[in-house]
Amino acid sequence: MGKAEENKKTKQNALYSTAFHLFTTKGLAKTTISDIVESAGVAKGTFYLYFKDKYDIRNKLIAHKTAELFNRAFQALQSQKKSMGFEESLDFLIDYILDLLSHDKPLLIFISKNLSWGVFRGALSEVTGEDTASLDFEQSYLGVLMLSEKQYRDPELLLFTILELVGATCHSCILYGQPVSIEEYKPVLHRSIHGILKSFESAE
Amino acid sequence: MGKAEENKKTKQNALYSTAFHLFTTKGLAKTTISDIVESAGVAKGTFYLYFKDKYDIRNKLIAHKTAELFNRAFQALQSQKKSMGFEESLDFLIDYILDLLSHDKPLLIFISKNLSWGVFRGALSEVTGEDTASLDFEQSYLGVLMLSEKQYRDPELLLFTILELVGATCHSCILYGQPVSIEEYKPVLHRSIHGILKSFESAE
Amino acid sequence: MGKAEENKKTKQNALYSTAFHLFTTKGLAKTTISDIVESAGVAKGTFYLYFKDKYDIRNKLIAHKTAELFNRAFQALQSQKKSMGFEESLDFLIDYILDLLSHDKPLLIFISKNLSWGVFRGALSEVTGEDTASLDFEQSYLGVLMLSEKQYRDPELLLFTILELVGATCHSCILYGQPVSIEEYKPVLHRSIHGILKSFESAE
Amino acid sequence: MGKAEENKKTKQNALYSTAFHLFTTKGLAKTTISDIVESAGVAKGTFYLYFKDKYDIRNKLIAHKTAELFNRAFQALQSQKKSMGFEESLDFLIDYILDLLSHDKPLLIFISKNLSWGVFRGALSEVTGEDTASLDFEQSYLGVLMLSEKQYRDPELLLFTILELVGATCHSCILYGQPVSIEEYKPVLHRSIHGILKSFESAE
DNA sequence: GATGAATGAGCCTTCATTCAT
DNA sequence: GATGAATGAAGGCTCATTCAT
Repeated sequence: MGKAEENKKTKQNALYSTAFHLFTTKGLAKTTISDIVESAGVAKGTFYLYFKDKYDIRNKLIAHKTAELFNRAFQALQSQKKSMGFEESLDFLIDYILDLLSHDKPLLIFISKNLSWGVFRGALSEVTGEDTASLDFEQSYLGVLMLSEKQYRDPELLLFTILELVGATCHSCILYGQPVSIEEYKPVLHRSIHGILKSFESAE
Repeated sequence: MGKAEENKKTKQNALYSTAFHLFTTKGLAKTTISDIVESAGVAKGTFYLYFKDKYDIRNKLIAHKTAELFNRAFQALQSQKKSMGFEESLDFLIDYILDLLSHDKPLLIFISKNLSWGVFRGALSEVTGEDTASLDFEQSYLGVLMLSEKQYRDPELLLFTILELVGATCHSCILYGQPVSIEEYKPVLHRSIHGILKSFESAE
Repeated sequence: MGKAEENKKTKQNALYSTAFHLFTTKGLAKTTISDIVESAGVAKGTFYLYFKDKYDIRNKLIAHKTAELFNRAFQALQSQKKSMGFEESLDFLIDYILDLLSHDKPLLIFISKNLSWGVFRGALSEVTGEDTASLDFEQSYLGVLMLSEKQYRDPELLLFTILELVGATCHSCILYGQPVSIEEYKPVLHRSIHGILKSFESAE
Repeated sequence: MGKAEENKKTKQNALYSTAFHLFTTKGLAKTTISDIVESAGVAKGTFYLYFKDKYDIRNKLIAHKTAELFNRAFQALQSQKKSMGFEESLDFLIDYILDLLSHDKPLLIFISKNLSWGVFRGALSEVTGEDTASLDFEQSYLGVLMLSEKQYRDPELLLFTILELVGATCHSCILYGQPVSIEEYKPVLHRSIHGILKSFESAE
């Protein structure tokens, strides 16, 4: 990589990280492009060299951050020594993600405000497309699912139901401690998820 | 009510309804106060007679619309002829609300984008405070809960868990039909909720 | 007229006259809206209360200034004591306009850079429409034409030919003194026009 | 010419032709240097190797295009078999140029928006200076003039008067069809010019 | 209370120009 | 000579807010 090329990446990364910081601190609406470039230490015009507008850089950040989060969780699962069954693996993943998010509230705010099932799928595949080394989330999920001795109907709806429940409740508990803290809520959440799993079990 | 008093209410209501229409049509960020007053047919200064700014009128609208929604559901439940048990009542309420929302997507967008457990509680109590005729949601919920023969732990967490699940999933299914339509998802949702309920049952 | 109404007209006129001054001094391209409002002593937003952009105010100025110029010439003609025939009237009008323009080069630049037969007709009718007291140029021209004992073919093309010739040549002579001064060129121009008139005479 | 030299000329010509295309398509004001270099397929910095700015390349284009137009007309006149008198030659030249321009409206717009007697003389001499092969317009004109049996006063003013009339009227007729099409106007124009010629005839 | 003209801070965006490679 | 990333001044425009009427 030439010197110019390197410098280019540096500026881009500076924009990414300051934009993320500002979005999570002041919020998207109150963050201006002037803010971003000033913090990043580049000229205003430079921003427009790489991004169309504020929303463009936000979308690219969402895709990146979300994929990163899930990949870290799966990698942690795989590096576990002891072998776990399906429900145990699921609990592990959820706890792992909840822990990461509860220690990184800005990330939680940023992701959850902008995440829906649609962009979630889009985000992951987009990033996967760009970065071939990235983990295939779909495959990982199905891999974990097959650990189970039980059969489940509609695996996609099961995933959807769990993800939305986890996303919505943890948002409230972590950020606002409402109605209880995430630590208090965790056991309730796990029990709830097991209840949901049971409702998805198909008669053998 | 004097004529002046009446005129005052008229202007205020015009502002409320046009603001709601514009927020749900163009979005909060792209709606300006100029837009609102122009559509409402009042002068710019008049807006500031009743509201502090754009966010003030939005918050008041959320409170109003949310309370209205739940009250309509409970009233519908009460006007049911046949007597229903707890789980049946819950299913009824959820279906009723989902039906209302799936026929009023703007309302769904508006409410769900701005709703959290915190503002939900706040919203209801605030409106209750202003409008004494409004139904006490907490009481209604506990009333329904007592219909059950079973005992449940942590009734508040149970409500929270169910509300968040319903809110998050219906948002995705109704608005984007992702991953399936709301009609396809409904039975799954009910089964999931029953699974959750089971996980909250306390041994007697 | 209320105080507010009066103030409003004052601001608008300040914008018109400073815009005209700047357009004729620095040129349209190099005049910014900031320049205009600064010179006019009003806030930037005020400009946008009355005009869409730079080109809007320019178009309105052209219409106004052009109509004014022709009306002044015709009024001068009408206030002449001695009765004049057609060719004499035409010479009078042309000399009158040329004199006005040669003493007001900014106006000449402004009008001639932006004038074409199309906008000329449009400009006049537009202004006439707004200001019913304004003189009807078409009628005036035909009135003058009828003074003549001779018959002319295609009166509109005759007018067009003369106007374009006068416009183009006086532009060059007055502004650049090229190839000769307007005073030197005037007799040549009149002779040329009489030559053109002859070419339009219809038999009998 | 060396390979480097050739490459240099290639780039310059690419800049010329894309600039002309863009100026005539989008207009001078809306054409940016970025547009030009992008279409020309050269780097931004390269532009500044050959031209000072946008106006520099425009001026050079005007000179080039105008000289080319007149030279083509005179060459066409010279290659005519039959010998023509002065007025006939003049009619031929005018018709030839009008035909070229009415089939190349972009060129007409470009030239007429930027042409005046001053730059006309300048343009021709400048190009003549650079390109010794170019025809001497002044000589050509006088050559044609001498064909005439009649004597004319002020040959330069005669040329000026005719050129301005033709330029101004054809601009309106060709581009806007106002007040009539160029085909309808042509006979009127020729008659007018003959009228002008008559007014320039000097008593023998 | 109601009005709406006026404000002006501050945003987004463009683009001519430079200069290290 | 050629490049094109980086610059940052400068322009266009919006819009929440005020205040004299």
